[in-house]
Amino acid sequence: MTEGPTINTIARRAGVSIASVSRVLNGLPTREETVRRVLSAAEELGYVPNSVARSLKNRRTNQVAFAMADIGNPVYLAMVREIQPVLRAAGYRLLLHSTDADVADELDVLRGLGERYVDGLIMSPLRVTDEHLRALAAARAPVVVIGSVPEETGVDNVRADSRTGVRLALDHLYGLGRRRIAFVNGPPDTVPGAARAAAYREALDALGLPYDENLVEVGDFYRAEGATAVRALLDRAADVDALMCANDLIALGALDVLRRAGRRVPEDVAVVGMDDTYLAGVAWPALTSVSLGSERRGRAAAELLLDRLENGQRQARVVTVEPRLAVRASTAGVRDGTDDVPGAGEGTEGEESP
Amino acid sequence: MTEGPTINTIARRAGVSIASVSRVLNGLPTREETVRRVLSAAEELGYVPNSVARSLKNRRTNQVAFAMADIGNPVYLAMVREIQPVLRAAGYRLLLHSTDADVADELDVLRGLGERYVDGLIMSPLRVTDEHLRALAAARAPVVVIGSVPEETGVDNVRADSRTGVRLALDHLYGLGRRRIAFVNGPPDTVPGAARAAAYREALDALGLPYDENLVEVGDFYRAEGATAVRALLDRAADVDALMCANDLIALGALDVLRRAGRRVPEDVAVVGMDDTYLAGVAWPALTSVSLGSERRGRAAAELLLDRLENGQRQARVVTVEPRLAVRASTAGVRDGTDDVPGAGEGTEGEESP
DNA sequence: ATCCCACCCGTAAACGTTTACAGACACGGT
DNA sequence: ACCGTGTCTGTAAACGTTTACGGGTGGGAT
Repeated sequence: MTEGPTINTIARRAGVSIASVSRVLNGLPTREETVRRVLSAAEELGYVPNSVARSLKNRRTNQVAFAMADIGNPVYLAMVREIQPVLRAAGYRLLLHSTDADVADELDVLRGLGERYVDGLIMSPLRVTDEHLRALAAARAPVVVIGSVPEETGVDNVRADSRTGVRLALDHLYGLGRRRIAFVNGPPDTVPGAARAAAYREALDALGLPYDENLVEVGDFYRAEGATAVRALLDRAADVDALMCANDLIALGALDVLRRAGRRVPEDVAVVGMDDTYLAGVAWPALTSVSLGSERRGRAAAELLLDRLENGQRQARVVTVEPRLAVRASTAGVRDGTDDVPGAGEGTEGEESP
Repeated sequence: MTEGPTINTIARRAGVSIASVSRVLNGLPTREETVRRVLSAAEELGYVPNSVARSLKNRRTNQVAFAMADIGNPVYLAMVREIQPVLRAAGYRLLLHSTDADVADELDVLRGLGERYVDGLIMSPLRVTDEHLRALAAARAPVVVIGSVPEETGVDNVRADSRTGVRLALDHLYGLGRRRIAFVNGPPDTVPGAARAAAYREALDALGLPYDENLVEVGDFYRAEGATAVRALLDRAADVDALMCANDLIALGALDVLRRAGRRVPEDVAVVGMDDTYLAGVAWPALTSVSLGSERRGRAAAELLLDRLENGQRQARVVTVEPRLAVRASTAGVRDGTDDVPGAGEGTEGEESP
């Protein structure tokens, strides 16, 4: 932990100027002899360039941040797992911010861009307030938002398509003969909550099914709240034959409650989750789930950001990822849960640890 | 995205020197009047200090990195979730490295410390080679290793206690009357693989049970490999009445296979996982699992590192975290899976996303 | 009036790089 | 012998901070 060698140390040892050292280390044309001297001096001293000094001069840090509510959520996790390798391949390090969906925290992150500790930011806010939009407009570095943001904001934007997603699920359930399809949502003041609620109504309309508010329950995007909501739902509308859950965690809670209530899945009640996280494959019965393409969204966001970092003046772009329905035992009546790997071939599954 | 104001801009606008600006912004004693002028100039200009320049001068970045094999693994995830808030509270940002357990990558990270882009590193290598030890000794910044490393290395070290952990599990199974307790391990050349293999033998000895190599299967720390291993095991030793799995992912694979094979869990075969990740609560039946305290280890590592950052010359410390057994349906015959929340009260469960 | 001291503040150097610029030198052509 | 050209390298400034040092000012004590 002694003070490391700098370009100066090398220059002295090699008997050249620091400019020459820098040139050699950056591969600029230099006389053979000088190159040798510098390289061997650097080698002997175990020189490693100081990235902070380099960043100061170059005005780029080769760091990018990803800000999301909570990395414990499998959706964000899936994104990180895609974002990381893309950035890494391009020579960027990844910084993580967990904001707990706290608006003030998110704004802090945005303002923090002024500190220039990263070259860009990928952010996936649960709620998008006016303050967010203002902060985005004032951001001192390129930002890519995962989640819908008005076009005028002029920010690169990666979107899911809950509308089509919910539609896929309801069509599927309808095709299975289900007519009392309930909807268990998270907070409707969140971006995904609002989108999915609207999508549910629309899909019912399209199928010619009536909207019955007894079939709608609002909770939060967690397992425990999902369970609570489904309990209430069963009390209120005993004849439900299908549950559309606004994410996989809610669906997991639903499975627990249904099991306890003695309802068979899928025979009595079919269950569909959303996000198609790897939890869908772990659950039993394995969960049919609408993939909103977290992996693809993560990758797209990373690529948009990289592109923007090379071409700052480009017009803002909006990428929308197509949803897919992954059918598994919780609706299909297949015997067990290993038929389809969740994440739709985008590679999940964890590795071990000490 | 215009070039932001610097301390110079403020100095000019406030009619003072940059030294005064710096002093004011750092809260050093300054005349009332000057303070006002500087602050209001800074305010008007929307000044944000450049953290790169500051880092260069101060020789600290307020960043810390965490390097692990794969953040998709629930164990590392649990660690990140604990590490992040601890660091954040101390004013550090968190940088993530996924190394895929690649030794070369891990060494790169260690050497990269010379670039000074972080003040310290928490690292959880799956394998610890001699090269690791050399690189650790030569590291240019404080490192905390999660996973066992020889004392002489002189590195802060947080350890799990697989030995006691496996012992707890086997005692539990023995107490339930199980005598044909198989062991499904991951690669024995990894730190946890080796430790758990040894622990299994020891625990058998202590219980007076014979070591039967037909009851031992080696695969990898994933679900699919766990499944394969258990299939082989059932073929070879049809009379197993309990499975000790070296981690939760293996155990999930085991549950699948047992279900397909028509073996009831826990009546016919009891299953114990390891790490007590939140997957244990998602599985059905809910998985009894040995907690090796990923959360506590993560927190301990973060605290050790912070302490070391304040007190560089302190003697290296070793922290060992006590294992705990979380008993659930896969051994206890409890009817459903929501009795005990995994992570032993250390707070898991994800949140939702767009 | 002189001296001293306290208090503020500005100048300048430093952190470790990159890079514009110009000087030194060799060489070939006239 | 001179000039031009080209190649290589060193000097110095710059990136945006922090901070040691010393100078200026004003007030109180003598």
